Amino acid sequence: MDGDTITRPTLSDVAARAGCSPSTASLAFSGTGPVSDATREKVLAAAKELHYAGPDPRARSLRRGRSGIVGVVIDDRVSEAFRDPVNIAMLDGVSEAIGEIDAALLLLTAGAGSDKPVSLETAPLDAVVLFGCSTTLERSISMLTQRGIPAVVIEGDAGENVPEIALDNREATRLGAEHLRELGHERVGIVVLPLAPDRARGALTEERAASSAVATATERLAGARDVFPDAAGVVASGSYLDEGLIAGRELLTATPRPTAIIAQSDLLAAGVIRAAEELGLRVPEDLSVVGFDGVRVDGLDYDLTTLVQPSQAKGRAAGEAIVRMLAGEHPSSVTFTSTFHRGATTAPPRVAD
Amino acid sequence: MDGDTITRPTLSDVAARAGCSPSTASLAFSGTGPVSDATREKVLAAAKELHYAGPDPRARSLRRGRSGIVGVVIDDRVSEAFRDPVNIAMLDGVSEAIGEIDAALLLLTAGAGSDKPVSLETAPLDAVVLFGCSTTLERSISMLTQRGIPAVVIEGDAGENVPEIALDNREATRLGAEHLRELGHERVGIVVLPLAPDRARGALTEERAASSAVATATERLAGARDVFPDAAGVVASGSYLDEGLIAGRELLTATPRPTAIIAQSDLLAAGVIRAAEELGLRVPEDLSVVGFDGVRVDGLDYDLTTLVQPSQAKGRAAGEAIVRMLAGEHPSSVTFTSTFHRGATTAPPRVAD
DNA sequence: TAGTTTAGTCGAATCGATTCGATCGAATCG
DNA sequence: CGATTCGATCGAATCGATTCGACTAAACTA
Repeated sequence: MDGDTITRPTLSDVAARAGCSPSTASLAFSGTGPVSDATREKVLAAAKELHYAGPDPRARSLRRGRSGIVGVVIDDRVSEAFRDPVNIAMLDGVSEAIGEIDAALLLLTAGAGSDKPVSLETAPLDAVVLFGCSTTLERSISMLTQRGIPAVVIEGDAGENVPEIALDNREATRLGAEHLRELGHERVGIVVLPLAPDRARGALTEERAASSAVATATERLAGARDVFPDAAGVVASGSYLDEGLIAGRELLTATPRPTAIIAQSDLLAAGVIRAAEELGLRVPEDLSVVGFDGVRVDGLDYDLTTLVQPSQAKGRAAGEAIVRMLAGEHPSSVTFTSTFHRGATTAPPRVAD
Repeated sequence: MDGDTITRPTLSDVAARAGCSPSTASLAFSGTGPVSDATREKVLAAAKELHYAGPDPRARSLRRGRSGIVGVVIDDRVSEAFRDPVNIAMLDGVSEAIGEIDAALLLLTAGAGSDKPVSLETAPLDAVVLFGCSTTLERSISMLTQRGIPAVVIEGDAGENVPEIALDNREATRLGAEHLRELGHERVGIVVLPLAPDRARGALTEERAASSAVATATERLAGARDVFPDAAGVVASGSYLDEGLIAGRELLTATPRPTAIIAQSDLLAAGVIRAAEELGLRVPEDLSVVGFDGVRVDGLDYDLTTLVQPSQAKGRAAGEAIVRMLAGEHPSSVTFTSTFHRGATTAPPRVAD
């Protein structure tokens, strides 16, 4: 009404109108320091009249040295990363933990395509959570430490001073594999998560296994190989049901056919089961399937035998580590353990095959 | 090595070491303005020696008036909002569009719990996308306009100058309903998306329908009622398969049983189909089901008859609107249209029922 | 050769708030 | 009553970069 100027009012404007100095106005707004009730009200009234919406976050964050923003780096595009409930749960955990210091999450993609995650350099970040980003990880971390921005890595090879939120991938998978061996299985197939950022699909060769850049997949593979050293494997191009279907078809049409399949995620396992159904195989009578993650796969009728990992807790732990780092502490790495869930998708192999 | 001081180097430090003024150093870094190659190299060398990682985003954004951050407001917690692929697709669209101006996404939750979305006030945002946030919407928008931060609303009642990305919810649902009527259906049930931020589950009463705060649900409901004015309805507490299952059970155990169900989302539809299977009903012979969204529901064996909406495009459009607003333009609202997909979950009702 | 352009550099103001130390009046205390 | 606190307020420095106008020297035009 009273002359909308193009420029927004500043705290000084408010102070001028309230008849006090900017410093006092600042104190009145932030609640820090002693300010008389009369003055505070005058300032607030002036602010209302001028349609002043509170201090500019940019200026405030420059002065305070904090922006209240925590970055989350994923190396897919958004739609890919969030197809897996595990990632969503982790993100949720992070969000919850850092919400306690009123921070918000900045979603950053460090796609294989873009050479540098431009935003990592240019965003006003207080801290960063790296979601097991394979290749770009090293570069990202060195940049962050140079900037003095604390970082936490979830399942990835972190550097010296970077706390890591880890999972007992190898031991857990071994547990699942041993379960299969105890049931009597000998011919086992493995559906492997992507081993390289290019997400190439295809049979698992020694060469590919050796040059893997993704810790999670490698560790789970090692766990399976601990029990079944020469199990055949197929690498999927992502943790999706469709990929499990493709991989399952491939493994199940080989001769001799495996009697059990270890999938590195529940979504992959669900796909494998679908493939088995397609081929007229019954689960678990004709084929045992073990998954990983312990997520509810919508639409899967089976109670999946799997390794339940605490995804949300992992995210939460990452968030809490960040909160503590911002408070000046030096949290140490944490390793979470998965628990074996004996579902209805594993059984002894058929005697006469 | 050479004395790690606690404070990070600033551009002035670099300039001092390079033997030039801060202004020149700034030019050398940003690439703006004429700088001799010799000077540029000196500056870059000095930066490297001092482990200077580039200008501080906080200071830069204060001066430039831009932070490169676009907020996305969802009114659930992260894990809820991203269970529906539609939301993920939209987010992906936004992310893609604003990626072109090298902006990143800040995830903000305006949960029903927190009185004020604290981050909306305190985050350095250039613009905001509001994901059809029911109640908090008005307050959020007024706060943003006061701040001078441009906003775009996806499926929600935006204010005067706020562009809206809309969908033909009513017309599309009517199309689906008419399809059912043409097949001969008369007793139709509706599974309704949450009508209020409290996400209360239960039978659809006129009262609840009238006091709805969520545009999408209301519009789709109206479309169904255009064709079947007195169809029974059940309100779900979210767009999840489980909720569809619960709602489906309720609708399908009523007498007389409906011969068709219109679900307001594909996930709900999948749940309804599951409920039908539980009750020994065949789809589409005993029950026709129409969904909405056109997402692939993992694990659903049916080719769902549904209304396919361009989720990703909607997000993209929102992102593009933001880009244009940041460029000083005034993009107008856009309404997207859904296309009817005749799948295999609808058929004429059984003659003798 | 005088006059004009131009590339390169610099100084200083600016973005908008926060914060430390100083100040001043009033109230308290010995 | 003089000295000491304490509460309220203000001034000025600061956060770290960007940017505009000014200035210098070299190159070019007539």
